Amino acid sequence: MKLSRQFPLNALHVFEAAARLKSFTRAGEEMGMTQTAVTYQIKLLEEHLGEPLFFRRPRQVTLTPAGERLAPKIAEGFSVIAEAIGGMKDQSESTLVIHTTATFATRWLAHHLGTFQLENPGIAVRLETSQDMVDFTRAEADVAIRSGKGEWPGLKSHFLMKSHFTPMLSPALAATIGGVTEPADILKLRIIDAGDPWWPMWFAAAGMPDIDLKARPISRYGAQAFEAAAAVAGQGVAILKPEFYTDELALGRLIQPFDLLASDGSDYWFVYPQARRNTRKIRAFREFMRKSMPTFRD
Amino acid sequence: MKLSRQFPLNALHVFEAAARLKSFTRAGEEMGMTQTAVTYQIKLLEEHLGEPLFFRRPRQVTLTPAGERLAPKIAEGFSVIAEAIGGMKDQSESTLVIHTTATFATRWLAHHLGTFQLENPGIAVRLETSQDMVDFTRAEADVAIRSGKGEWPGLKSHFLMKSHFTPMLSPALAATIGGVTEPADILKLRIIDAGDPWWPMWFAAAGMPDIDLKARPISRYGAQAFEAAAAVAGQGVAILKPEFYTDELALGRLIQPFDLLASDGSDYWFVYPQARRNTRKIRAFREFMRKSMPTFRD
DNA sequence: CGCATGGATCAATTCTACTGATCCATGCGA
DNA sequence: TCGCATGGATCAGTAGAATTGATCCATGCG
Repeated sequence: MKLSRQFPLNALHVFEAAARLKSFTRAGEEMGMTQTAVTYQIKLLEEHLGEPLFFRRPRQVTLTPAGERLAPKIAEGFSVIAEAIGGMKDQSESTLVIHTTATFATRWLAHHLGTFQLENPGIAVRLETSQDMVDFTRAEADVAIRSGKGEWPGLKSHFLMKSHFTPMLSPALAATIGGVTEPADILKLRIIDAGDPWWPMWFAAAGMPDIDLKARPISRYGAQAFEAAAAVAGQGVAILKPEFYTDELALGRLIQPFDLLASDGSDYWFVYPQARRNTRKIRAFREFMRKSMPTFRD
Repeated sequence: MKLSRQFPLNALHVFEAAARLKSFTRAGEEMGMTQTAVTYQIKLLEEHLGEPLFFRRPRQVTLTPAGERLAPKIAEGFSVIAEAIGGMKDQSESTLVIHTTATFATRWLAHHLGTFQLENPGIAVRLETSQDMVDFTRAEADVAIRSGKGEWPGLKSHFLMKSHFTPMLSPALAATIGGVTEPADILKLRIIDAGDPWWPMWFAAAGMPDIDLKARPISRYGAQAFEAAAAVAGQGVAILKPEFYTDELALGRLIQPFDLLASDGSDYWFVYPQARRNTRKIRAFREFMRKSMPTFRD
């Protein structure tokens, strides 16, 4: 047995209520519609079944034998469906999947996520890191934190912070050349990942637009976090986002020789599908981000 | 857990098909709609749940974990509902409730119903008799056979036969006055149910409009069939519908002294609710009536 | 490389579902 | 017994949901 496409399921739903309450008016109230609408839906259903489901008596309706037989099974069917949907909602509320870059994950989320989990014990967090912008229509992701222009169709994005950068190195390395006091000093040292596009941008901002690092040996680390680790180890100068390394600066493991910050025009954004903005877990995470990130914008 | 009124049940139904077939296009075919419509419905459902159910991959869709969890339960729910409806249809197809008068039941249906039952072994027949026209909205009735004008709102009616009548009596009673050869002879005999409104109509048709039987003792039999039985027993003259008594005439238990038939303007009709015209049992009974009643009209 | 496949998008259209007003029959209380 | 309250039916009018057809797009496959 298979229900045809045309089958008036909504009418069936109305019938379930009417049969239970033995009243079109009260069924209408429960379903948030008028008595007229209930009358219409029930008639529609009867038409489809070719069989009356209620006897119309003045001031009351009573189920026909057919309706009597049908009602409990329909109620059961809807309850199965309602349970399934309820269950799914519970489940899906319970795990938040965050997509972001390895760098943001290690340098910021790792420090703050503990707070979110304390405040939301019911929500498990899964962190997925990759270099590319996640496609919400293809991957299992609830929210993402990415750099970009903040304009993605179908997605709601909140500005988090500027994505600016500046050279950083270990104090020991700086000492080997008697300290780094002007941009040109950098060129005396090994550049970690000389192929990083941030370098020419920063030198241009520093008034040296013609610096070409291409000649230098290029080793790609692939992620800022790894470059930073190499810099801490004194292996060279890295170009980093200082907000991510406040602790290394405080500990004196890295120094930031210049105040000058350059930017490639893209910023950090917190994004999620517009349509899911009101799910509990996304709402909770948004509030957490709002609190934890001083430069958060709606 | 209760489904809200706004819940898109039809979308859920579409989802069931799409999840099973893993294709919007094929789901559309199965449901008799276009792929576009499926896309719309699925999106609607996802919007409602605040959660994607399919990953959109080029050339195919696959269920998200949430969709994966949901699909089987939804399928089960719909199957419960479909079973219920299927079961009800079977049941309801299996009993035909006929409302009619005692007379029509005994004098015509009793003789023909056997044929119907032989031809439709799956359909049980229940016969309900009463004097009043059945109200299909209040009583458990599938079809009715009644006299009237053939115009009832919401009901389909088929003409069955004229409701004309003529005096009938037993040959023995006729012999007591040397035979009944002209209308006035009737008055020499006892009139069964002299209050029957058919008498003055018949006398009027016979050119004797002023006959008043009111003075005679009136005993109401309430149903033609009982009057006929009294007539067979020689208790008097009854005014009857000859079509109902062809066998009594053939057996010589009753005679019809005059060809003259009078009518009160109402005829016999076969009626049922317009909306149920295509249910199997009603269709079957209609065909039976068409065959069995030479004057049947659509 | 070019085509076939399956889904997304968009604008236009159809038609369902619903409402508000009104009517009707009846049960109930005064 | 009358009048009113209650609950459903009917009807016309309407907002907006559902659907379609045309078109676009990405990709897997020969």
